[in-house]
Amino acid sequence: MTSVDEPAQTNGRLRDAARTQAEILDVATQEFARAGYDGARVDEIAARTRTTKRMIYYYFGGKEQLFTAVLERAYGVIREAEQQLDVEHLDPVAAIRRLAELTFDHHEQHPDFIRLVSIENIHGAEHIAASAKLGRIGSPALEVIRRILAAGQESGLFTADVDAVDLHALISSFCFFRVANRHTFGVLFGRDLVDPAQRAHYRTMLGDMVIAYLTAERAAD
Amino acid sequence: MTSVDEPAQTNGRLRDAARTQAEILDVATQEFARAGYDGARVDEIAARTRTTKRMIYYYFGGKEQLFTAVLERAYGVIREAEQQLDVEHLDPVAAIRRLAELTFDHHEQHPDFIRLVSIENIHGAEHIAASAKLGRIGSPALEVIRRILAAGQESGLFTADVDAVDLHALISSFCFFRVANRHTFGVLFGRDLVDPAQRAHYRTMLGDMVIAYLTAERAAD
DNA sequence: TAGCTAATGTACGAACTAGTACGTTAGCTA
DNA sequence: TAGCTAACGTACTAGTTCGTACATTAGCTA
Repeated sequence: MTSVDEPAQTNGRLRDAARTQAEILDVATQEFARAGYDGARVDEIAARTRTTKRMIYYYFGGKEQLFTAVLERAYGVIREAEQQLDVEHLDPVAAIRRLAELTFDHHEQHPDFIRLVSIENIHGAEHIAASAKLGRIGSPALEVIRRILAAGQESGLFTADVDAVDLHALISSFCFFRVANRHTFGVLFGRDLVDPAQRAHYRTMLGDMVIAYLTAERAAD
Repeated sequence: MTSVDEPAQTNGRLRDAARTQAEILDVATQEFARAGYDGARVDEIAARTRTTKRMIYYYFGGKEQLFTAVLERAYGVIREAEQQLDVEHLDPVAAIRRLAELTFDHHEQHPDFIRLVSIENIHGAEHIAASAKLGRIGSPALEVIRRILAAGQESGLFTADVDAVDLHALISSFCFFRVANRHTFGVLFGRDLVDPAQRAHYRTMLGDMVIAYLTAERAAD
């Protein structure tokens, strides 16, 4: 982290539109994730930036658009990470397990993103619905799942008729819940789902669950 | 619904502390679930009640305590419903499937509760942590799971060493995710997880997943 | 039925908060 | 290097929002 006291010089320039915007987005991401949309304070975001509130309105237009920009960038980061997925050289069972593990790691490493998604759902997903960048964007992981499932079904390892979107939802559910509901679950059940000592346990549990589901004998519909 | 125009007479009395408090809690539950803690407006809650804002402060003390009271009542309703669980007359496999299905139904039927839990997690579960009624309260469903698991493991139907709290988390994950993230998931993947036409499909999927996990051959740790 | 208190209503204030009007300057370009 | 404009800062406002001081009364009880 760079000190905030010294003049705004990171690139040797005092004025740098790109840097200012990025810095606003960084701080806004933290603030929205911390307090929710309505709990977040524009003044607080500005104060924790090397620029002023004026610039937030200059570059983003308002609180609502700033939140949308934060979501767009957050989803962009996730997309990029998912595009690095490299599991298709493995056999289908190992590939799915690996993909589930990477999804697990990924959720754990981005709690702010999880919080933003929770917050956006409280608001009916109105921001991403209105965003040109985010409407029906899908997920790169989904394509990977689709291909692995096809291979697994082809080879007879997986029982037929498991849909890629459904499997994605199933894997995401556990990863998301563990991080998103960590606090209430911890208070109610006295167990921290994100306890590092339990990490390997839950990671294995997720993989076991997914593989068991995909490879179980299933009665015909 | 009773009309709000007529004088506040539901029990033949104009003044009824219990009724006034219950009405405030009803409306507050809706308002907090709708807009989140910070998005909720005390004036709005008062306006949609047959009483005034003064009464909210008279009975609950403030917005924060009102939210805590809303959570306490919401968790109470859930507890009561879970105490009605009657699945232990079934064999372990059928019992767990039935329990998963009831959990599924239950989440679907209480979207406001799901939203309140999401909101409380955004705020680090500080309200339920401070509540005398809710600290480490657990869940009646957990005891049921514990007993079914024991029976299933005893009879050899279930592979050993699945913890009740973990299984509860696994089942809840999917049920919770489906309702809580309905909006963002719908926009991103073009699929409504709470679409009534898909209900039976997802309900079965959850049961299949849980049973597959519990009955799969598992390598020793 | 007199009197008391829990229950209720009205009106207001202090603090906060998103957003803006207006003025200034860094640094590129001709 | 003169001038122009994107980038930036200051100071303020209008509206909102939680909370409360003060006044009133329903309805129980002695």
